[in-house]
Amino acid sequence: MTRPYHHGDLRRTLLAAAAEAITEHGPAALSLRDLARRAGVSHAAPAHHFGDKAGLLTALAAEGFTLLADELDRTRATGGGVLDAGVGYVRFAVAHRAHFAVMFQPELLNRTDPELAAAESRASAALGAAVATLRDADRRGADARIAGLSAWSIVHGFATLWLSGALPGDLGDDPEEAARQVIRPLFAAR
Amino acid sequence: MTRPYHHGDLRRTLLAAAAEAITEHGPAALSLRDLARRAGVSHAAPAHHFGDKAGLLTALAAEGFTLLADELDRTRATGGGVLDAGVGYVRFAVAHRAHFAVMFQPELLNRTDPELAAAESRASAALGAAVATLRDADRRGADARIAGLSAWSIVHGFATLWLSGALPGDLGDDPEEAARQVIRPLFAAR
DNA sequence: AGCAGAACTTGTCAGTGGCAAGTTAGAATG
DNA sequence: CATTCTAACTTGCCACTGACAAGTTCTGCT
Repeated sequence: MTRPYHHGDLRRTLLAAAAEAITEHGPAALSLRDLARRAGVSHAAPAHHFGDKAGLLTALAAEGFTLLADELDRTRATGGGVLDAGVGYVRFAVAHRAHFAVMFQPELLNRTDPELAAAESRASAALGAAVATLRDADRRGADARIAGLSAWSIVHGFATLWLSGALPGDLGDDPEEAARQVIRPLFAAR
Repeated sequence: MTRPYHHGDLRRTLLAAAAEAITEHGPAALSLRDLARRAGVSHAAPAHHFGDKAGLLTALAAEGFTLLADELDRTRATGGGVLDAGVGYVRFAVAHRAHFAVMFQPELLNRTDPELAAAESRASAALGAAVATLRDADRRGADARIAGLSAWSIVHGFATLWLSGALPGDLGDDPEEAARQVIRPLFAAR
């Protein structure tokens, strides 16, 4: 018995294969035909599920925003503060670097996709909730909106730099621990 | 008289065209053949100057690091502090978004290129000098190395998010002003 | 003057994304 | 159970791309 005509779970399989390929060689090197080969289907099969390459990457990005929201909700559910949320952001980026690599590159995505927009706003809400924690803990009158953007920036920047390998090697090889140290100065009252 | 056989300034022309194309459509959509057409040369001409696509992007990244170092040196020369250096970082990213888009994507580059390494370390030194300013102003015992990474992270994160269009629209349309507000909390003694 | 090498061209190949048209399987409906 | 409808997939094709090989034209140096 060879492969059945219907794969049965092609969409998920392709997304997983894409994540793996991107993790190894970056989004630019991604080939739909290569994914199809890995999944054992014809070269045109991916188009059926995703329309085109941007469609596949958009689905991956949406999945990424959902995973990020999950991560942030989880740290909040376990009573973590902003600092923990920040570390969670970095943990997500490192654990799902393929998703992360695609989420903030609008040129690669279908910006109008409703699923992407939904996932994005879910993640945004989770981020907002984490920032609300900050506002409670530190009432010294700083604009909450700005404070949230500061937190997002430092965490996003650290994750990006870590993944790009630009950070100095003496930081060690534990991204979460390093992130905690680098992020802390933003929140520590001095 | 038609075009001379020798273009005369092809290398620079190609880099400029590449920057323009990337600014408009991102690095993924870049085509060497399209650049060649825009420059009025044959499709194989770019390979002569850059070897391959990664070579061209590497040259662009190196140019970017040099421009960044210039920018940072400039703010330092005019007596700016860390905050100004941070704003300068953002100014560079926005003014040269194509360079910036390529500089931190190792998969697209020849990591072994000596010119790239040289430009990178020049920028790194300029960044270090800016951070040294911070250490003088704020001697409350924070690890200088960590403080530098915090500053780099927040600035890099802001620039990345701004360029990706992920930041909320109510921040206004002046990236430097917005950056100053978002970065300030890291440095302001509270 | 002549020559070495740099700058560029022409030709070609395998690989890619996207489209159109066909085929198969499975699910719903009678 | 037979029919039909549609989603899931295939085959075939085209224009385009990056890379390489081999040839041509120009420039600078001796």
